Amino acid sequence: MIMIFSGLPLARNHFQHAAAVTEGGFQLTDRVPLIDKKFANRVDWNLMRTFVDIVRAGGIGAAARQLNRQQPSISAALKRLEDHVGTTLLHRTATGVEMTAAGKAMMTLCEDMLESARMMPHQIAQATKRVEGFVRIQIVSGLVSPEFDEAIASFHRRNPDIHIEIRVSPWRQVLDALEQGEVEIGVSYDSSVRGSLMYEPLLVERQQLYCSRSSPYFGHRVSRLIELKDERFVLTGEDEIELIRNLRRRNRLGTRVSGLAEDINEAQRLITLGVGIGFLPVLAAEGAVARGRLWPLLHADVEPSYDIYLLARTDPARDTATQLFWDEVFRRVRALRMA
Amino acid sequence: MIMIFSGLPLARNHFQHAAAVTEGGFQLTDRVPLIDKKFANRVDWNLMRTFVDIVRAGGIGAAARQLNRQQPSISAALKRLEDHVGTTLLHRTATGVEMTAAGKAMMTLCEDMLESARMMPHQIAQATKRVEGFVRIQIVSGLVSPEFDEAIASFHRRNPDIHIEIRVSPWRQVLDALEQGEVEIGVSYDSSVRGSLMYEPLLVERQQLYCSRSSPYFGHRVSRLIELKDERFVLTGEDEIELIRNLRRRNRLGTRVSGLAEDINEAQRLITLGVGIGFLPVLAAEGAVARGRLWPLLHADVEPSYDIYLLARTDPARDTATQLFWDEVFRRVRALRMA
DNA sequence: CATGATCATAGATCAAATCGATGCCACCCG
DNA sequence: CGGGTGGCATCGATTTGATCTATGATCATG
Repeated sequence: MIMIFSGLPLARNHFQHAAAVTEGGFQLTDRVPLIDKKFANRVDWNLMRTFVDIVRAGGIGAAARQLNRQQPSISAALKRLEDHVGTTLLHRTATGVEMTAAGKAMMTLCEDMLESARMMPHQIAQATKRVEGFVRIQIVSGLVSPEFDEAIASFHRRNPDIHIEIRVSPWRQVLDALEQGEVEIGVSYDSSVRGSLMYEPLLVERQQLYCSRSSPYFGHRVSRLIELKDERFVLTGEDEIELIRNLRRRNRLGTRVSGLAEDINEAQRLITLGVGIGFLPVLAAEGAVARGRLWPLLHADVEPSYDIYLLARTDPARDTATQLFWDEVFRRVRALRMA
Repeated sequence: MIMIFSGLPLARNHFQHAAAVTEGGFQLTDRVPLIDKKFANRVDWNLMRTFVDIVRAGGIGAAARQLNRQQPSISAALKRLEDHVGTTLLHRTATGVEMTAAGKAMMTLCEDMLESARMMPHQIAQATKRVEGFVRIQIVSGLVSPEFDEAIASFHRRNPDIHIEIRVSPWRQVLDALEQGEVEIGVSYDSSVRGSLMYEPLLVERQQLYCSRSSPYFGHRVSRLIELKDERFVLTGEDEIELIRNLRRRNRLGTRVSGLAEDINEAQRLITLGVGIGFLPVLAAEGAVARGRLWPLLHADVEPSYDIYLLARTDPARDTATQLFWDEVFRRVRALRMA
């Protein structure tokens, strides 16, 4: 056991009960935290990075291979960390390691540290010189997100030399373009979760079934969708998400297709012009509804809703421009979600 | 430059050169960063702790003394860090060091890391065992803060074995008790800034001048305070803050003192009973106003307002109970301020 | 029961941070 | 102005301590 007295130990007598957890030390526990005051000043911070690597790799040996070290090296590192902390962080099993409760707590803090470390080159680049580069963004059409717009504006203000390119496409193509490296950032719906992509929920989009002013339904709510099965429909083709497709199928809507447009704005135009009824995102149609050119047929509480994500490749080595952009949007979205 | 392509235009060639540019990505170089992919994986994270120490100490030599190392050691460490980053972080002057723009960016990130590291022992204690201990809190009277209340409730839920003690006193005594180690946490106004304490703005308190139902002013607004100079006054003695005192003096209020109570609640009782008029925090008086027992004499936009702070000693080695409590309140206040 | 994982331990090795001495520069003051 | 002072950088020697190799223990799996 190692005891370190620094400063004025006795003066704090009164507080000894207040530090009960750490004080437990002197009775011979099996393992004793080396220190607790000034913990952060004495530990080797690199151990925390290693800790994350171990957990992410799922085992000590696995981590060793990824890091091009030998297994005992990592094993020893973990032990050093645990000695400093005074607790077992990972249970060693025959199949790898699993986190203890303490390990989980440690993990989130270590991940915070990693995130800070990862941001350094980018933040410094931003602080030092004007960052140049490209950010290519591919989004689904009809997207309405003031936060995202503001993020772009603010990002451009701070980094006027970064080219921003926005493409619009059906949602599947957004995902494909991302995976194939054609763009760095995506904003889209996704029906599943692709391992190669990072998903950050951006907003919840809702859709509504709209008809034009010329429709006999204008001004009326429809309670049973199936009533509309013989109506002419405007579809969004590839851009239609499963949720809507299933809803349509269940109610036999859209058997008579009178219009088709991949782009939500064009679909909206067709619906407004009375070509047929069709689904649109609520926020996208808002303006037209307010001007009395579209009418929502469903009750608000049955509007199908789904998540729209901010997307990027999981590629840990993103270029600075992309990283800064992601961070800009991320910060705003997170701050918003707090409220 | 911002480019927007609508629809699904242009094929590969456009993006090919875009890719080329991005490859070049991080080339903003008077000095070449050793690596920037995987920056976080290659740097010695301890350098970041050292960096904070240097900045906080105000110089390389100063930091060396604090850390019980030799000056060249620290100097070399800083150089290593700057080499990895690829930029000068600190300008060496004859009087110490000063941060460059990049250094400032680095500093905030490094401080984040330090904060995470500091939290580790406490978070782990919380995760592992039930934390025992004491948190003694001293606050000013008449404080209304749902966030603070919720923080206490939630804190107690998570740490049922920590004793919580709350004392009430005039604001000066809150500060004194803190500095003398009689309590760990304070909530109070302060007219200056004491170096030994940490200040986290908790809320903005406003005060109003109230009269009772029996006052001839009840139901009327007073536009010129001096009209009231002959009114009987209820004072809060030591607990009165400078702002209010000056306001009173300027308008010769309170020359006829008919009541005195250090505690806001008691002062409010006296005012309500018609002993005199007097200043009270708006939120504290809210209930009595709603029940028609008090009447605010001032227009809302001239209500004097001031900050109430969450306070603790700057002591870096707080015990776990205190640290967790501080963190609980801190998180809530910060989250709230985001919105 | 053997095989192939996993992780732990021990002693040797080697890299790198630290040290101590020295030199340079800017500033201050007599 | 010129010597002192306090700041930091540079250099080679030293020592610390993390990593490596080799080996052993334990546990899943076929």
